[in-house]
Amino acid sequence: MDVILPKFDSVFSIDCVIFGFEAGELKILLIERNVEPFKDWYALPGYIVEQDESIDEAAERILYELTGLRDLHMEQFHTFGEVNRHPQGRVITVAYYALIRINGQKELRPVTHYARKAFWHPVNDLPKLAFDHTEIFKTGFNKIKRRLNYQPIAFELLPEKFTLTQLQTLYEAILNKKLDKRNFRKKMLSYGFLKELDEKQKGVSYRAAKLYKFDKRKYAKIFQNDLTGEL
Amino acid sequence: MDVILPKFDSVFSIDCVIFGFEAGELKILLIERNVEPFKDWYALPGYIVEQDESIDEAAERILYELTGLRDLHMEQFHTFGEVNRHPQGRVITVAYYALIRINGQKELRPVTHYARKAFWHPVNDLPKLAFDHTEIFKTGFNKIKRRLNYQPIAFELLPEKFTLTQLQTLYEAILNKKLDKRNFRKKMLSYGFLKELDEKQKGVSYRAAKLYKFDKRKYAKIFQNDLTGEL
DNA sequence: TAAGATAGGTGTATATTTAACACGATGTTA
DNA sequence: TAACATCGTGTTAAATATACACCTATCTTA
Repeated sequence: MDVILPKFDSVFSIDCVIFGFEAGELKILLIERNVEPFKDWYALPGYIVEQDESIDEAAERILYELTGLRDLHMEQFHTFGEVNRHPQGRVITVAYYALIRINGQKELRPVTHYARKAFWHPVNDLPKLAFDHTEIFKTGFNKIKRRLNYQPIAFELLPEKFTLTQLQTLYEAILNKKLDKRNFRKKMLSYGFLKELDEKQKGVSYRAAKLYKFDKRKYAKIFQNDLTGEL
Repeated sequence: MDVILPKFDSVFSIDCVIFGFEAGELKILLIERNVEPFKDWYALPGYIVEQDESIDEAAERILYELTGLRDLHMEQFHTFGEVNRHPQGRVITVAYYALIRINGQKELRPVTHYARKAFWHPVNDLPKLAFDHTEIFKTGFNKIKRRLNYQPIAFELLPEKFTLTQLQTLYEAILNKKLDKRNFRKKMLSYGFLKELDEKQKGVSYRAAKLYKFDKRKYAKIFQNDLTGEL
C-alpha cells in the first residue's frame, strides 16, 4: 500500500481439505508426498500460488495437479499465518474445503511428481500429517460441522439419487451422533427441497427404499429471501 | 512445499474492519491515506505483513500504527486474493475484524505518516473507499450479523456497564430491524450471563435504568459443553 | 408543586418448533 | 413360506418464539 511495493521472500500457498463419503464413512483426500520436506509423509493436497492467478483459481489448479480432481466448488475457510509453519521459510497458507461425491470410476492420479499418489482416508483414523496439516484439517472439519446446521451441504457428498437413510447416515457421520429417524425425515422433507423420485434403490437384499434428489432450484426459490442462507 | 522455496514478488497485507458503537449508531474505523496510491482517500486501516511476525501479530501492529488503538481482540474473517486488487502489483490480503467500545478519552492518532488521520464513521453512510475496501467491509459486516445470532459479541461494543435498552438498540443497529422490548429482555436475561448491578444510569433526564454487566465467567460456564460456542 | 414528558419495566396467551418414542409393512433370501 | 432386514410412518409433551399494552418512576418546566 506504500508508493512502491516492497518485494518479499514470503511464499503463499493453498491447502485443500476435500471431504467425501463412502461405505458409510466420512473421508478426506490425502496425498503421499514425493519431495522434501516431509518426503513420504501423508499430507493435504497443497502447493504454491502463482502470481498471475487468484487464490480461488490456484486452489483449483493445485488440487487438480496433485490429485487429478477438477471442477469442484471449493471455499476458503481459514488462513494460517504463523511464522514457523514451514521448516524452510515463511509460508502463509489459505485453506480451502470442498465436499464431493467419491466416484469409484474417477481415478485419483497426481499430474505432478510432487505427489506420489492421492487417496481417500477415513477422518476418524487419520495418520500424522506433514506440516501443520492436522490442525488445518481439524479447523476445516469443525467448520463443516457447524455449517451443516444451516446449509444443505451434505447433498454434495451423496450420489445424485439417494435414500433418506443414506442422508441420515451421512449427517450422523459428520456430526458424530445418532439422530432420530422419524424426526430427521420429517424435518428434511419439511424443507421442501427434496424431490421424491418414482424410483427405488436397486441391488439391496431387503426392501428397497425410495430415492430422492436434492432440488437446487427449489432450494434457491425457498431461501431466496434469506440473505444469510440459513435454514 | 518444494525442496527450495521460490521467492515471490507477492505482497501480503492485512486490512482491519473495526466496529464501534456511539450515539446509537454503529460505526467503523477509517483512515485518511497520506500516500499513493489512493492518496487522500478514505480506507480501512491496513498495511503489509512483515516476514518475522504472524498474521495475527501483524494485524495488531498495523492497527496500532495507523490508528493508535491497541490490545483489541481481532479475528480474521476472509482472505482476498484476486489478481488485480492493487494497482501496483499482486497483493493478497487477510481481513480482520474486531468490535470495541468507542472511548472518547482515547485519542485516535496514527503513528506512521501513511495515515493522515483515523476516525469513526457510521456504517450506514460510508464514502467510497480505496482499493476493494468497500467489498471487504461488506463481507465483514455480514459476518458479524450472522455471528450475533449465536455469540455474545455485542457486549464488546458497549461500555462495561450498560442498560438493557442500550443493548437492544445495539442489536437493532447491527441487524437493522426493530426488536420487541419484552421478548428481547426475557431472552437476554434467560441466558443467565447478564449480571444485574446495584446501580442505575446517571445523568439522564428521565427515569434511570438499571445497569447490567456481561459476566464472562458465567458465560464460559454455561456454554462450556457447547463446543461450537453457539447459544 | 403539580402537570407533562419520557423512557423504564413488566406478563400472558398463542403459535411454532423440537424431542421422545415403537411397530406393522414390504421386499429379499434361503 | 418362514425368517430376516430395512422401510416408512404419527402422536404427545415440552420448550421456545411471537405478539401485544399499560402502569411506574424520574426528571423538567410552568
